[in-house]
Amino acid sequence: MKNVTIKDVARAAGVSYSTVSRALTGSPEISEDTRARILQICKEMNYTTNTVARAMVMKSTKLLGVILTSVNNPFMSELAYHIDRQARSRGYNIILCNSSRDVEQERDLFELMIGRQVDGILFFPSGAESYELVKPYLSRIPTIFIGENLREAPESYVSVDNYRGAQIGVEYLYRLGHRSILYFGRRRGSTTHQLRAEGYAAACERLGLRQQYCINTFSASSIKYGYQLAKQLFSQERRYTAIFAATDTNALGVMQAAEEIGLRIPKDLSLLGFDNIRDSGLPRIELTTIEQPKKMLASVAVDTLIDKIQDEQTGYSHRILTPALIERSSCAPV
Amino acid sequence: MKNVTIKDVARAAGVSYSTVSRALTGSPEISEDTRARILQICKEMNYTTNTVARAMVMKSTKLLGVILTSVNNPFMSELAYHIDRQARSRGYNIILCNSSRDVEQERDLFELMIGRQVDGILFFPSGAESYELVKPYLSRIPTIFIGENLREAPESYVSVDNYRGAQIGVEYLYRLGHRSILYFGRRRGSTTHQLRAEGYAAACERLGLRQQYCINTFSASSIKYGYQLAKQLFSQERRYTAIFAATDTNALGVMQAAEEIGLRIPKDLSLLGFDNIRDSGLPRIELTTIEQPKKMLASVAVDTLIDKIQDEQTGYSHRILTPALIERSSCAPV
DNA sequence: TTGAAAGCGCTAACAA
DNA sequence: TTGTTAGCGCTTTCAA
Repeated sequence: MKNVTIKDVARAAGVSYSTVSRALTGSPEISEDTRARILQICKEMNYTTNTVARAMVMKSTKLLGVILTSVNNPFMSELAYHIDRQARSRGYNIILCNSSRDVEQERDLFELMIGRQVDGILFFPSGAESYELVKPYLSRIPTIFIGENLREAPESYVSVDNYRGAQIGVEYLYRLGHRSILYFGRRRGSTTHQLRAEGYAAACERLGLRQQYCINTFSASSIKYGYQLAKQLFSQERRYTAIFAATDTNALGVMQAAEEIGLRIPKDLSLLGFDNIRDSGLPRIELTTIEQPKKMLASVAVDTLIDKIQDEQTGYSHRILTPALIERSSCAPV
Repeated sequence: MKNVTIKDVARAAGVSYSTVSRALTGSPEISEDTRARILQICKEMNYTTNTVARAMVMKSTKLLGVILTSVNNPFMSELAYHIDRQARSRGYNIILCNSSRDVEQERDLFELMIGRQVDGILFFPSGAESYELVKPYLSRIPTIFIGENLREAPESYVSVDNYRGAQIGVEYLYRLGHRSILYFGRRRGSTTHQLRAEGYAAACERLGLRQQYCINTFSASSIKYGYQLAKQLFSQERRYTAIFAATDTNALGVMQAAEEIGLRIPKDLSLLGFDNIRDSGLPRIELTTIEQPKKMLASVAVDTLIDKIQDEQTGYSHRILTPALIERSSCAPV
């Protein structure tokens, strides 16, 4: 299983091995004849450039580290897919790791990625506290935060305008005639959630709506937690005609709980999500939601990171994409 | 952003750099004092071993190449998650690439992975023809096929017993009283599909059931294609009380089409899937299905691959896992 | 127990 | 246009 090296090719071609290197790297200081001849021999011998050795001297692996909480999450798997596509089209590959929402692991993974000499890191932090933990590494490796808004932190990130997205949601429900909208699943420790809640609050204020919250006391958003929360919520008197869920997974939990007690969506209650994960578009679910443009998020993140790597920029950039309303059938006029 | 090297540490410690290497690799030929002292200095200087350089001399990158058709597919994203976890627990990381069901890309990706000197490849082929295309590479790099059954090919793979799974499904529907079961979404060019269809046929034969098929003429299985197929199917007379879909995504398409024409599942029609992707467990969907044990599939695949790498085995192994019925609420007694 | 030196496969500066 | 050589950061053999 030993691979053919540049030396083997040189020997076969009867040239020095630097000449082979020149043929391979597209250097101009070589005659077209020899280049063609050498390339031909490479093909015959099944030569494949050893990227590891090249990385060693070029001081660039053309590898991007991607740290997610979990690809086994419809939002991030979509992100991961587009990150790979975009990175590959730019000549990079990705090393993918899941932090499983464990900040200790996030730190370890930064260490690991640095050891692996990745050219840069795309980091989807599990929460607001992640930033402090990985801070020491940010001066050692170009890093782009993705998904999570770091507010005023002097680090590059790309995220969605969560504040604006929440406003769009409230305005939409308002137009449908809803005057009593409950915000469901607000969670501590996540700037994303914080901004969405603020957007909801601001819109309510402007529209003269009373604010109502159902706080998520769990450490993450998931269907299960959303369901448990909703179960409890539905055991109390309802003073709202619509629920605006902080995430689609929360909304799915609400849907499940509603199902159980025979509460019909959207007839008895309108339900609006946030994220537009693929589950939301499924038949029977058809959740109306605020979309995070995942493909765009991915490609902007990759491009920003590669720019940062190549320009060796020292500054930072905040790229905030605008979310859009996706109308399906979980919201109805009052 | 220049990283601290072993030489920097050696200088700071006043030893030769081979001594530092010994301290780091856990070599026994070094005194405990110096080891402790050097490790301490490494920590102070934020030294991180350059894995690329190490890989160069060790001739092992501790990297596994993972080639999937698309992580943006609930089945594979779950697989990818568990592959990462298992690989990491064994000291490996993964380079993830999506082939987008393009056999040309599959070939390119093998080339790429070999160039990157990954220690082995986990390959989820897009179809039966993939095997022929990547065959030339199999002698150059340890490879495990995952998901797709290669039948009698002398290559290692891990998959689920699709034949048995289909039988389990038919038997279950039979027990529910169904005597007229349509097999939906059978597709050419995939051994997986072939085996499932064979299992269905065998079970029907044994139970004295008439076989009915709805063939998938598209190149892949998806909700959309399933929906289109079902639309057409439902425009004809129904001579079955249950549909056994070749994949959950197909079943979801059937569900959507049924929804549209007011056909109630499971009241008017029982629906059984195959795969148990996460969508199937969602509220309102609750699809009864045959589960592919994804976590097991992932860990067995990783373990088999690593064994193959470390033992430099020349043989091959076929690992076939048994699927299980997951009862939810899309099937009812006749 | 430690140091010196070779070498992994490649690129690039310098010489011819 | 081509060849020679140094060196990327590390592990490991051989010598001290």
